[in-house]
Amino acid sequence: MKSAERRVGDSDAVFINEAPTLVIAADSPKSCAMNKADIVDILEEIAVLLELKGENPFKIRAYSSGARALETMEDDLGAIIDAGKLSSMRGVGSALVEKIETLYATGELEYYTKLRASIAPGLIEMLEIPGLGGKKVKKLHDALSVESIDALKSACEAGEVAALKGFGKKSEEKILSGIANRAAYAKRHHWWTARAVAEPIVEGLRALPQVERAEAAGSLRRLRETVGDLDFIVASSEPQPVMDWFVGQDGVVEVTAHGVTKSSVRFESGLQADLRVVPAEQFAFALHHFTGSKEHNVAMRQRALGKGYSLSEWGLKSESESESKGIESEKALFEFLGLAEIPPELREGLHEIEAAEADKLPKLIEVSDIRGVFHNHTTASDGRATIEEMAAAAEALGFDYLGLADHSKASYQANGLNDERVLKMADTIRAFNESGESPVHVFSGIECDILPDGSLDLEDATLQALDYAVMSVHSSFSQSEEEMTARVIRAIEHPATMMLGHPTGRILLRREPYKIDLQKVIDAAIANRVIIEINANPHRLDMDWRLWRRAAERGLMCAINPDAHNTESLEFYKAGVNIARKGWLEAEQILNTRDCAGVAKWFAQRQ
DNA sequence: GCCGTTTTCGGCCCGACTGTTTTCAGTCG
Repeated sequence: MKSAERRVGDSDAVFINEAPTLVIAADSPKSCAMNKADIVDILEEIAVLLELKGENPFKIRAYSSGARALETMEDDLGAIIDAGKLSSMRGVGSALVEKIETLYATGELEYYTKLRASIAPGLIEMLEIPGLGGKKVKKLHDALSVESIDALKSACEAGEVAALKGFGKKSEEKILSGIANRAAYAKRHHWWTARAVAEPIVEGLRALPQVERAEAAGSLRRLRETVGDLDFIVASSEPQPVMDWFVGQDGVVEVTAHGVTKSSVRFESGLQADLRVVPAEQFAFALHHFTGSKEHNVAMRQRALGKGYSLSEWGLKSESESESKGIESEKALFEFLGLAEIPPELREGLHEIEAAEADKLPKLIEVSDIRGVFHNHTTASDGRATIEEMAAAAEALGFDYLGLADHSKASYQANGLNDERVLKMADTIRAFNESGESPVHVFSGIECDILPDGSLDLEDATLQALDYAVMSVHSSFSQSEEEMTARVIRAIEHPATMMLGHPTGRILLRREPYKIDLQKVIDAAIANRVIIEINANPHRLDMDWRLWRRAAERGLMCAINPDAHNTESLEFYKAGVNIARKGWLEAEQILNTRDCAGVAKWFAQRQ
């Protein structure tokens, strides 16, 4: 159990920082000084701080499990507190009730403040070094008085750590390399690049004669926009050669574990990969467990318990039996629990189990549903390929049509087009279509800048001469939330606006979203029949999947837009399909699933 | 710190792996 900080290294928690600015509904009509998520973080941090203090491990666990109980609670926290029902929650006793209620009402907690002040922040940072947990950090602090990573590094270099009881030369070396690689190890990786590493590994595993089944699990399988590390699950009765192959792969720079059932390696990029080999009869359980998410697994275990079974990565056992139920596949596992099979990308603990129980899971969009894509660039602005080359690439992908939307003039750095050039480009595209040289129909569009005041970068007459227009923000990112929201809504209300491009401007792992009230933006888009794109560039994936389910239910239309600047990146539309799937979207909610005539009709009539 | 109820202290999830041990502690998931 580690802290909120530590959780950043865990599989998924980091997304807390990467999600767009959301308007979080107050937990209660009553005064709420701190919301549930922040309280959960504090309880988890208390657990780590206690660990560093050398407290009773069970007390530490009590804070962790209290945090987890709160996190997975579905009811409104304020309502539970008002009803005096907090103490009836499993894992929350009188001490935690008092602390949670104090935090909720005042946003402060003296116990926490004092605890935090009593521990050097450097000690918490040390927990990020692989192999160091609370006990070892405490020992290092007690014995060597180190209070920072720099001091720890010096102590290692002086050989003081190896001399400590319980540590040795190898521990010292491991700490030093952990410090050296800390930044790379902490890093998450875009799904697209992680998949490129994972695919050949899965293929390599499957090609081994000892391997019966092999799958990638974890956040990669759940199609998260970024991935912490790779998890592979293999079914085999002869694990050793599989392990040996895994740790001996090309590109492995470090083997951090090499056991009979589990091995871990690290690649040059810092990406870590774990392999677990299990007997065939455990495969479905292990695959399900290590696919996660944690929240999904918690809910699944609860459901199993309700039916008298305990579910784990090892199997599904009733209290009376010592043997696990024989379950061949995840599908069979879900069926046994009375559920329709839940696709991995929906396993986020967002009520997918209730939907599966009621047989109301969505019929998710498939890559093969996509007939074409919008919002792509050519050499007219900052793209690398011509109209002809882009159309040929679209044809190779099996598309019926292609939307080209180069930048407008305010994007000076991107060689944006002024009105005259836009109209000329539209003529060129018309001539291209009429030439009959490509079976792919090209729609002429524009990615028009939304200027800081919400006006558009091109003349109305210019916009009207095109098939469609995508409006995007490319400047003045630091406006206040009110300004940015008003700016984008003004653009949405313009009659020429057909689509809104990358609505938060985020660059995953690099740039935070700009401040904007997306709920208001979504409302305006629905009211004005404006499509919001899923910008399918693997570094953007914007609008975020967390917002799509509810927005689409309310009538928001989606377009999957690769924002391709060369022929290869047209393929990004597949990453966009992933995000649409994570957002519970079905084919009819996505413009790209329509045929050419259907798209033309939408552009003309918005229906 | 939580839980149970053989109602008030004694147990609390666990398996794999590593490194430092010589039978185990700490970390990780």
